[in-house]
Amino acid sequence: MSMDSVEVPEVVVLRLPLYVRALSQLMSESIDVVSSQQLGSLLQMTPAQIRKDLSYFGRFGKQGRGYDVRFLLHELQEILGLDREWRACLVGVGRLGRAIINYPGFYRENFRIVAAFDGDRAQVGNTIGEFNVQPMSELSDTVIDKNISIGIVAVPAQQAQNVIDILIDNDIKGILNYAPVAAKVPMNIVVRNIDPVLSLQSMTFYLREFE
Amino acid sequence: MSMDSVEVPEVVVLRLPLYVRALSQLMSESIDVVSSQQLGSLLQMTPAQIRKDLSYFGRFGKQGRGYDVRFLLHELQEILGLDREWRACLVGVGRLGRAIINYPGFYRENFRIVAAFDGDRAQVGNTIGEFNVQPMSELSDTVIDKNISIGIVAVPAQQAQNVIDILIDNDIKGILNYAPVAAKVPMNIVVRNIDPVLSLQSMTFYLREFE
DNA sequence: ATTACTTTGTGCCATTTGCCACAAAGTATG
DNA sequence: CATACTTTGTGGCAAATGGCACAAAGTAAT
Repeated sequence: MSMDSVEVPEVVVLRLPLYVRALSQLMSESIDVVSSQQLGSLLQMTPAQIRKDLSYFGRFGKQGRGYDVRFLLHELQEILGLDREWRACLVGVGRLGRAIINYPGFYRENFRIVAAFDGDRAQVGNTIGEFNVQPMSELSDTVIDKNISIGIVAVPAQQAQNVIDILIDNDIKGILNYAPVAAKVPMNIVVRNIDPVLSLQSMTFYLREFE
Repeated sequence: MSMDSVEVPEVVVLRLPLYVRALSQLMSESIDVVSSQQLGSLLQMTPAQIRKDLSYFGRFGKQGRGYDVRFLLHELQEILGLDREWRACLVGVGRLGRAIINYPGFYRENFRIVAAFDGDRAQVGNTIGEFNVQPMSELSDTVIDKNISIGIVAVPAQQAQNVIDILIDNDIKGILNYAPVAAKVPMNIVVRNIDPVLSLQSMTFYLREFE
């Protein structure tokens, strides 16, 4: 049975980047072979889960030995589409937006923010980092010109859905949403929410009992 | 069978803040009754899931009518421990740390950052926002003095585990981790990771096919 | 070569999670 | 008050997820 025929569960896809990160770490330490056991103890998960996850995509290991770090890393990067550059635009250049632009972590992992927009006329024209803040009216053309496929939303909650709709109208397929709203999007759009407040609010459920 | 005797699944706890947010939204719109149906369409989930989730904690609704918004909101806030103030300290006042301090979203939801630390001597003594950056050596005393229960980690990956260990040694029970590492912590510590790069890296798996 | 390890890939079962569907209980209307 | 709706709370099934445990295949050591 070909592996491609089985639908890969989303939970598995969500874990792959963890493996990529751990393998990068190992490579930087000049370790060239790793077992699912070792990887599991690094990532705090069972070896069986790692092997099962990987088995959705192929057979990458060697019995009695483990996985070749460089090889597995390359394979996973290819599977995830990380073997190329991804271009994103930022919408919203308030405090949060500026922090995102200046965050070097995206660039390091081949995600490029190549344009910044804001619906607020007062922001338009300002220079942030290396580029000018553009008005929303220019989004359409810029997305095409600069081949942008990801939109990063950093506007207040109230404007978020509207911005998301505009992004989708302009063929953006992935949205990294920093706004505290449950985005409504068609099924073929991928949304990832970044919401530290929600994280804290679920954390306190477990902290209550200590106090 | 009493409801308290059943262990509440973590997935359920993770969804409660979504309900809190939606209910707050409804309250601000002066809507005082809502059905699981309506709530579900707001949050893009099935009404049955919402009812099942709530049923872990009690019976809050009225048949034929729905839920009293103000009442359910209060109940959920109490369940999550959101009916009080939570104090947190920040470790790491680099670019990311400063953005976190200046982010008004925490304050708005009753999470107070009341101290900032940094392991880098050059940062110590600097003023950021309203307070001074303290050296790590003062963490122990400050956590007690200011009754801090949450640690926010915004240091580079390499130092993260060390910082987390120190926080735990000082009786911190919850960690909001912005560092790109899989934190190793004892079972009774609650960790929430904020990692936009991981989010993007799992997103691209689904974007590949479009290009 | 033989024996003792190590480790993968996966069949299979246990557990978790999601949700259908329905009785019970309320509301609305004539 | 009767009839037609609406909606909750939940039993119970279906689907998804996790991980045990083992055959197969490799390594290491004598």
